[in-house]
Amino acid sequence: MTRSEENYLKAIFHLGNGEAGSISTNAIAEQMDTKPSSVTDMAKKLAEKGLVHYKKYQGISLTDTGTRTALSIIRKHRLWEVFLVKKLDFTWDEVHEVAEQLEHIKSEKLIDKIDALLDFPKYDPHGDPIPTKDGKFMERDKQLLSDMPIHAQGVCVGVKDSSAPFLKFLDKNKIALGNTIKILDKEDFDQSLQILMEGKELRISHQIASNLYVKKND
Amino acid sequence: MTRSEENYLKAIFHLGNGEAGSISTNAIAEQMDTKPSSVTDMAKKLAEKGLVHYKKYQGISLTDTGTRTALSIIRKHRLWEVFLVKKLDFTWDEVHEVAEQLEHIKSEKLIDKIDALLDFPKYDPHGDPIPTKDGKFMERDKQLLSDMPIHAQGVCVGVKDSSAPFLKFLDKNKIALGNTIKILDKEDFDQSLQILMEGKELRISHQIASNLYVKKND
DNA sequence: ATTAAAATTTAGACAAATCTAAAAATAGGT
DNA sequence: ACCTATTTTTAGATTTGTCTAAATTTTAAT
Repeated sequence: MTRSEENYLKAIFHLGNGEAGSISTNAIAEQMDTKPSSVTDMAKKLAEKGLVHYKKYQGISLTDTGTRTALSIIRKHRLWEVFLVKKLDFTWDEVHEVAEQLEHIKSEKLIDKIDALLDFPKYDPHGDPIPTKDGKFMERDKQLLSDMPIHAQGVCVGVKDSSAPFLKFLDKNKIALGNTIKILDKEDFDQSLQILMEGKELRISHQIASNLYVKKND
Repeated sequence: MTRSEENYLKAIFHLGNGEAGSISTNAIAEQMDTKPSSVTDMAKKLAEKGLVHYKKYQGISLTDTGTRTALSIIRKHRLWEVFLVKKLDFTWDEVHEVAEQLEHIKSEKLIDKIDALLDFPKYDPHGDPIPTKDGKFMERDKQLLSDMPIHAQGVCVGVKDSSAPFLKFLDKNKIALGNTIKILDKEDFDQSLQILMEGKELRISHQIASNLYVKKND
């Protein structure tokens, strides 16, 4: 497994949202910031190795082996992210870039020991679930804050957009995972929300609300 | 800096023992398990980048920049080794392979945080000194056990051979860094030594003694 | 059913890092 | 100083992952 192959598998997995379904060459190219022709080349190589299903003009999808491999890389990525935040005091907007490198380290013992050191965390710093060793997933029962009804309340459990600018914005506004949140009012005009977060009132735009996941307290 | 470039710099540094002096193409090829022609190619590339001095048929030596770069990689390698042993309970014969990968992770913040987490260690698990951020070295005042006179005593501070088989042998015989050691007798015939280590007497071969460093208690 | 637009693949090229085989330079022994 | 053995370099090929530009296939609209 080369680093590049691993990155393709990861990209295909993410584009497929974990589900089956065929992913287009173009989508992969865009996600990976490369050209469609490069994707075609790699598709052939990965198909050769039994990691993806590929038929000309029909898109690409992961085989079982491919899915398992993708999950093990995602597992490593997310465990390293937790490590960076919990043990080395990285902020949650800093971890992605470094984890992109660390996820390719080849040592099963290493990642198992990191897992144990962190006490087997279930979620990464952005609220995304960490696959188990055997590729099991525990997606949280969550919904976008923007989809919740007025007066609903819950706990902030994840972000949809995990880009550094968005995460920095959340930090600046003291919005963190684990915070309780209650929708006080919804503005029809711009769909901005008046919310109560950890006892303080603030107004957030629809753009923000549609990138924040909340676990409903039903 | 590609990974391969970094590996060449490291190899050149090690072969030069940290000192100046020109290293031969052949020596580098052997150390890196590659061919002399590949070394020549890389020598040109590294010279182009100002990392080594290179004149055809005259051998290769590191420039100041090259030395600094090599030291920063060695620093990362050794800090990761300490991390693996101290925080993840790796044994000292297991760390090298993984550290070979981790040393190439590009993040100054990461290695500084690891350094701090480990409380700024001065030596790695094999007793080799960890360069400081600005490339300073503190080589310990040590000598080979085999070079010490009879009745001398000291503390075991390092190994010359850090191959897995040798390290496993030491483990099995409960020889560890930090142990006090005293030479009770030297056998003229095979130059084996009768030693007192942490209260227990044992006999070790010349081969072993010539791969163990001891700090003299003069 | 046709056709234009979009997506995808092919063909050919390139850079990095390596190799083999052959050529060139150096070093050592007499 | 010469010759030979060793070391080093060159030349040309290979692999991996990428690219551009051109060709092909699919899609979607009329």
